[in-house]
Amino acid sequence: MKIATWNVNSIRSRLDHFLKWQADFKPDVVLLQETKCTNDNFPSLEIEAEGYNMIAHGQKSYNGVAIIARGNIVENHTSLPDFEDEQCRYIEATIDGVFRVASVYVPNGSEVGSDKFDYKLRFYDALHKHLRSRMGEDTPFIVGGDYNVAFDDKDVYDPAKYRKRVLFSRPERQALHTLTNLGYADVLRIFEPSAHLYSWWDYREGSWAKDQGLRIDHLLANPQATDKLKSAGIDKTPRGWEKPSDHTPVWCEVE
DNA sequence: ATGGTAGACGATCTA
Repeated sequence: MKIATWNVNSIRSRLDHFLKWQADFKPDVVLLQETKCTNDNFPSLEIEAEGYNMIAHGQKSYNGVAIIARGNIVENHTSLPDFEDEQCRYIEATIDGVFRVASVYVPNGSEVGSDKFDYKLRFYDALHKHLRSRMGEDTPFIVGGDYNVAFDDKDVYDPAKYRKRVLFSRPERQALHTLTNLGYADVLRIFEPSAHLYSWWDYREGSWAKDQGLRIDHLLANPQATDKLKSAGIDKTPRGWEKPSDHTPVWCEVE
C-alpha cells in the first residue's frame, strides 16, 4: 500500500497534474496540503472518478488540507485539539478502520521572530501534544504533510545560508525534533539515511534547475506503522512538469 | 534591505 503527501499549491490550478500523477503513481492514500479552496469548490468528482474517496477541510484562497484514499475514510479531526485556529491546516481520519492518517500543513512562519513565526511554534506545540496523546495506541498512524522545517544539514542545499532563517532556524528544528523524539520515525531516512534529498524548490532564482531545494515535506510514522514500512522515496517527476507546484510528492510503502 | 516567482483574487497577502 502506497501513501504519499503532496503540497499541490492550489488543487484547482494543479488538477491536471494531480490526475496524471494519480494515474501514473497509483497511490492508495494521498495527503494534500495548500488546496486553497473551500470544500464546495474542491474538484472531488474528478479525483474520485478512478475509485477513490476523499475528505477535505478547506478555506478560500489559503491553506486547506485533504485526504484521498481507495479505502473507506472516517474523519476524526479537522483541527488540532485544544488549538483555536481559523486556518485549515489539519485533517485526520481512519482508513478501513485499521489504520490512521493525518494531513498537516504547518504555518510557514514568514520571518524568524515575527508574529507568524510565533504562531508556527505554537502550532508545533499543539501538534506535539496531539501526537503525544496518540502515542501508545495500537493503530498504525502516519502523519504526512508540509512541516515547513528541514531536519538536518543534508536536507538543505545551503545549510549555512539557512541556519538562522525560517525553515531551518534552531527553534523550528527543535520543534520538529520534538515529534520524532516522541517515537515517530522520519520515514524517508529509514531508507535513505545519507542522501541529499529535497521535496521543495523555490519558484524563484531558478532553484529547480540548480537543484537548490529543501526537504520540508515529511511522513512521520508511529512505531506500529514504522514496523510495516517496506520502502520510501521522493517522486521528483511532477516538479519537472510545466507550471508545477513548488513541492513534489513524498511517499512510502507499507504492508 | 530588497527582489526574485506563483496563486488567489481583484488590492495585496501568503508562501
